[in-house]
Formats: sequence, C-alpha cells, structure tokens
Amino acid sequence: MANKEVIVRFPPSPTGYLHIGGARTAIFNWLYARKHNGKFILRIEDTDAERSTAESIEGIIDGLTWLGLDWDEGPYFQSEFAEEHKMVAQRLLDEGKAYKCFCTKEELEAKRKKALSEKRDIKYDGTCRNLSPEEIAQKENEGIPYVVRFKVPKREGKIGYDDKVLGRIEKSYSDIEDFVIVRSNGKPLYILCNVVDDIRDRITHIIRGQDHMTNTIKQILLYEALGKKPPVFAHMPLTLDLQKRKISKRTHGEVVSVQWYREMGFIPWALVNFLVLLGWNPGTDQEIFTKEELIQAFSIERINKSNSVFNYRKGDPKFFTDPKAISINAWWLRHLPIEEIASMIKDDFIKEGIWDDAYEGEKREWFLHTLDLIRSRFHTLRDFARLGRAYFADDFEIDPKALKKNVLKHPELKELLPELANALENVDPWDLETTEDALRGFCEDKGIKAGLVINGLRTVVTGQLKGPGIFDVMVAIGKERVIKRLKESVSLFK
RNA sequence: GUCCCCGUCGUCUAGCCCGGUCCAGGACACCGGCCUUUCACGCCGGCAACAGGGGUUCAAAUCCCCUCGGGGACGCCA
Repeated sequence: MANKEVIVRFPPSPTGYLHIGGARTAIFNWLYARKHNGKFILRIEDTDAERSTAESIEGIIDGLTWLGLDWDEGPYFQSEFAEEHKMVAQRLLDEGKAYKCFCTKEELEAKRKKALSEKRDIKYDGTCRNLSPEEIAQKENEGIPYVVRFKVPKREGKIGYDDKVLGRIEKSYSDIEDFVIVRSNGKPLYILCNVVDDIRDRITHIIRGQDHMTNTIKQILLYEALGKKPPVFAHMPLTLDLQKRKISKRTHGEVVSVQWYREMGFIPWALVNFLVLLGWNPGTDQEIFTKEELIQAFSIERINKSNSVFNYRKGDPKFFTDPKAISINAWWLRHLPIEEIASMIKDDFIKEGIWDDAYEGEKREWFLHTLDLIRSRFHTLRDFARLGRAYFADDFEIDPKALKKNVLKHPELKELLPELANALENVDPWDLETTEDALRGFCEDKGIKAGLVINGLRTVVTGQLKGPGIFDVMVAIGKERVIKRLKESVSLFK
C-alpha cells in the first residue's frame, strides 16, 4: 500500500487584507492536510508587482496566525521563482507548445468588442498561431513587443478531469482559446507560475473556489505539456451576499475582512467554526466542533456544490454580521474554559483602561468568577469591557433606558436607595445569603416590593437593564462599591 | 454572446448517488411558553422549503427531459 502523501497549499495574492472567502479556502486546505497528516504550504503569489504590498502580506500572515491555521512550509514567495517560470515558458516555446503573439492590446480589445457586439464568442482568434519563422523574425527585428500564448492542441473531443466535489468536468478543446502565459514585459502570468510552483512543491490536491474552474482546464493542458500528472482538483462553492453577488472588500467593506472580526471581539476558532459550515457539513447534526473534532470530521466529499449566501444585512443594528456567526461565537464565549476567555480579553481591558495586574495575581479567582458570571449574556469578547465595565471600574455609564425604567420612574428610590446603603453597612460577612437577607429585610421593613429595589439596585450598580441575579452581582461588585454607588445614586435624580 | 457550474425553510444545511422509513430532519433568526421579581443561558413548543412543467414508476425531493432562475469564467489580474 503506497502511503498517499497529501500536500496542499494556500496561495493568496497580497493585494488586500485576508478576506473571509480566502480564509475559508485556507481552512479547507488546512483541514485536509491535518486530516491526512499532510503538509499545508503557504505561498504568496506576488507576481503582480504593481498591486502587491508588504502590508497585505503582513495582514494575511497575521490573519492566518490569528485563526490558528498553521502552515508547515513557507511562506514562499512566487516572485522568488521568476527565473524558473521564465525558463519553463521558454521551454514551451522551444518545444513548439507555445508561440509568440504580436497582437497589440488595442487590437485584441477591438476584436473583443466587435465580437461582443455581434454576439459572437470572444475567444482569441489565433492570428499569430501560424506565423512563419520568417514573419516572427521580422517582427522581432522591428522590435514589436509580443506575449507568449499557449498553443492549445487542435484535437477532437474534450479534455476533462474528475473534480472531487463537482464530479466529472469536461470541456471541448475547441472551446479553449490560446491563452497568454507570458506578458509582453517578459513576466510569466499566474496561470503558468501557479502550475510550475505546484509541480515544484509537489502539490497533490488543489482545493480552491469555483471561480477558478476555467483556469483549471487550461492548467491541466499545461501539466500535460510539461509531462506532469495533474493534482487532484476540488472546487469549492463561492460565498455570495444576499443579492447573490460575490462578496468583496470593495462592495461590502470590513465585514468581509478577517481582521475586523478580531476587532469586533470574535474568538478566532468561532470564526473558523462558522466559516467551515459555509459549503460543508459533516453529515450529522453537529455544528459546533473543537479543532480535533473538526479535523476528524472533515472530508472533501462532503463539500457542497452550490454557492452559499453570507447572511449579512448592512445597517442591521442587532446583527453586525451573519447571525449564525454571532451565535457560534456566543456559544464558544460561554463554553470555553474561563481562563481562555480571560487571556483573550486582556488586551481589550488594557485598551479600555480597566486592566489590573492583580487579575493575574491575588484577584485572579475573583476575576475569573466574575467573567464567568456575566458571560452568558454576551456575544463578543468586547462586551466584557463595554457592557460589563461596571464590574471592573467605577467610571461606567448608565444605560439611559435602564435609568428611566428602573430608577427615574420610581421617585421613591431617591430616598430608598441611600437608605438601603445604610442598611447594608452592617452586613458581614458579605455573601449571597447575607445580602439577600439584608435586602429582603429592608423591603419588608419599608413595606415595599423587593422587585422595585432589586431593579433599581441593578441599574445603579451595574448601569444595565439586565444582568445576573442581584445577589451574585452584589457579591461580585463588593460591599464597598455597592454602598458607594447606592449613595451616589441621589445625583441621578435631577 | 460563448463556455462551465449550481437550484430543499429568510439564511446555513440533512435527505438525492442506492426511489417507499420525508404530508421533508437539524441549526441560526423570528414568535410563544417554562425558568428568572430583570435579562441571558437552559428547556419545551410554533412558523417556515423540495424553482416550474412534463415523463418513467404501484410509488419521485430522490431517475430522465425541457423551461425558468442564480452564479462563475471569458484580462498582457490572481
């Protein structure tokens, strides 16, 4: 039994930040490699020098690292192999498998327009395919620039391959145009470089978007011309928006950028978990996966054929991205060990000015307990430092709606709350039981409903309309702070 | 226009290959209820789909054909 080695790659072009569509492609490749104990190679396809940027390279690497998609080789840079690409192009030329084309961009553009207006096919017409050696020499002597085109074999019938997700894909030779493999400035194009690199890297499986399907047929021709066996191809469905347009940074903005999810307080694995479900499922009802479970469950065969829609409504105040993504994030937020959540929110706490080194020292137990107490109401990591600020700092804002409903609507609280503060002064120890006894006793003495005081207390102490059980809140926030906030509540009544 | 791919609830999807167990299952969202003197979590319940039309068959979401719809590619971008 030959041990079937698996080598896959993720080849982003560094022309923008890591996009969730690109991340999804990376995830599928990475999973496939991990599942089969193979290799995952990162290769930056920077042949388009004008559009490639260093920031973009950094952004892509950051994004992949944040998501936890580790690679085994690379990052390689396609530009470093430019000589090899040129040599291969020359070889194709020498072997008569490619030819020089002297048609100008303008001529080609005019032909395309004409064909389109006459409702004809707009393939290259092969003008330069049969130039004689003399004609070629003459044009070269005249210094006319040329591109190199691949000479698609004139054969009857079809060429095809077995796509791992789509099944048998075929195309007639006559439907394939003689495509350009080298620019007039001498630089080989993606379609060729990609094949050369994949051969050198011994790539066994190419998992990429369906938008590459026409390239695939051409690249198979290239493999054949180079005498190499093509790898296995699997074309995954695309991710579209609600209007069924391909999602892009340009039209959709930051909501498609991986970086943005980090800023919005996503747990990286939750994003992976969400993204993998777009176009793939395990065949069971399971939707939440740990890394190990996902690697175990993943298979190319279960990748869908049809495109999926990224359910994002611009401007929806409740859902800043696909609701399912948020719900998966919220799930992980309340199920991950609280220690992990703690380390994930540290930077944000520092940024918000509410970090205390004691949270990693003598206050650690209190810190973890408090995070655990409040997390079930949150959707993102950011919520801890925003909605939960009152647990960690005294300069928190009071939600106007909560203030109105739970406090201002009940003028009697202006007196009651400070009185409650006094009543609480003597509570010792300060725990769930003693605080509850004190509060209920206070309400009984005053002959008022506990709910009135509880709700007012919650708002004054946490700034929120909702939250954990009030006695848990009192214990978490601490006697001193509770009393202080109750006393200061007088100023809320203006 | 040409070529290629796809078409199950609002969205992600199971089922389709190997017809009956599917008056179509799960998840998210939404709506109700329980729990909670709040809210969330949790639990229970509800709403909601086989694009259309023909065929084949005792029987079709599942097989065949057509129509319609959607997407992709058609760059000296990747």
